Amino acid sequence: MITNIRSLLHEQNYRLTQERKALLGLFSHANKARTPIQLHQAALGAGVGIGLTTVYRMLEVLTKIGLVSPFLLDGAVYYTYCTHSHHHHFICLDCHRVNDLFDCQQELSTPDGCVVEYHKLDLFGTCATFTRERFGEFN
Amino acid sequence: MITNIRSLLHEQNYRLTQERKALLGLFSHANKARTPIQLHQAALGAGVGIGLTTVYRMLEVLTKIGLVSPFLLDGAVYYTYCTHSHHHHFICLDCHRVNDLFDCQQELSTPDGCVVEYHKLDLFGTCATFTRERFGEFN
DNA sequence: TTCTTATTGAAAATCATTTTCAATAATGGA
DNA sequence: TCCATTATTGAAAATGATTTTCAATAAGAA
Ligand SMILES: [Zn+2]
Ligand SMILES: [Zn+2]
Ligand SMILES: [Zn+2]
Ligand SMILES: [Zn+2]
Repeated sequence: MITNIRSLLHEQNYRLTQERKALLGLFSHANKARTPIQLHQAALGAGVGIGLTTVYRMLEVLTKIGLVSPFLLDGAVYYTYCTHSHHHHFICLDCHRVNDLFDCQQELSTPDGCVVEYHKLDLFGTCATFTRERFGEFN
Repeated sequence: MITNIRSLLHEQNYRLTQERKALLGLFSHANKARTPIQLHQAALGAGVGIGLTTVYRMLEVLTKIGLVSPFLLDGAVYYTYCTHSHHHHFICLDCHRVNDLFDCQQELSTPDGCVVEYHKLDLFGTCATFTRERFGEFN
C-alpha cells in the first residue's frame, strides 16, 4: 500500500518523507473526513511533531495525485482520503466517518453538447457506526 | 419571482433591501457560478455600489433560505443560484455557466443503517454554450 | 558516501471571511 | 403618512485560513 503511494509520488518527482509517511498513516487509518487543522492536531496527538504548513503542502500533493479530495461542509474545507479510483462517499454529519459507495450510474444524462470531465456525488447523513456508538446496546 | 423571494425572506424576518434586489438581479440573470468577490465586482461593474461585506452577508442569507449553494472549485468557494428544489448541476469548467439537471436517481443505495439527510451531485466539464462561443460558426 | 534538490518548519505575508459599531433604511402600526 | 422598531449597511478592524519565504535538513541518485 505504502509501496503504491511511493511510486505514485515518485512518478511526479515527490519524495516519501518521514512526515508524509506519518501523515498518510494517520489519515488512511481513521477513515474520517478531516480539516487540515484537525489532521495537524491528530498528528501532534499521536506524537508526530509535524508543522501545519507541511500538512497543507501534503494535502496539496495528495490532491494532485488523486489520493485525497476536498469538499465543503459548514463553511470548512474537509478532505477525504481514498485509494480507489471512481466512486462516491457517504459522509456522516455527526462523526464525519467516510463510507465508500461503489455503485454509480455512469450514464448521467447531461444537456446536449455538454462534455463531462468528472462528477462528484456526496451523500450526507448519519452513519450506522455513529448510531451504534450513541445508542448501541453494548456500550 | 421577486415576490416569491420577498416572502421567503419575510418568513425568516429578513428584509428585501435595495442591495439585495440588485444582487439577486445580477446573480439570477447570469446563471454562472460566482465567488463572493466576483459577485461584488459584477455589482460594481453594473453600477451597483454595494459593500463586499454585504455580499458575504447576502450569500449567508440566501444559503439559509436555500436559494444558493456553495461548492469548491480550484480551492475557491463558488456559489450557484437557483430557485428549484431538488436537482443537480452541470458546471462548466471554462465559463462557469450552470445548467440544471432535473433527473436524479433518488434511490441512491447506501450502506446498511445509514440515514441520508441530503446529497449533492455536481458534474463538471465544458458546456455547449462555451463551445459555441469559442468555436461557433456565427461569431 | 557525496551531490543534488525536494522538503521541512517557523515566521511573515497574504487572502478570505467575520465582527464591530454607528448610521441608515425597511417594515409594521398608529 | 409619520413614527417607532429593528434589520441592514458599509468601512474598518479583527480573525482565521492558507501561502510564501528562506535557511536548514533529509531523500534519493550516482
Ligand atoms: Zn473513497
Ligand atoms: Zn460516479
Ligand atoms: Zn439549479
Ligand atoms: Zn438528487
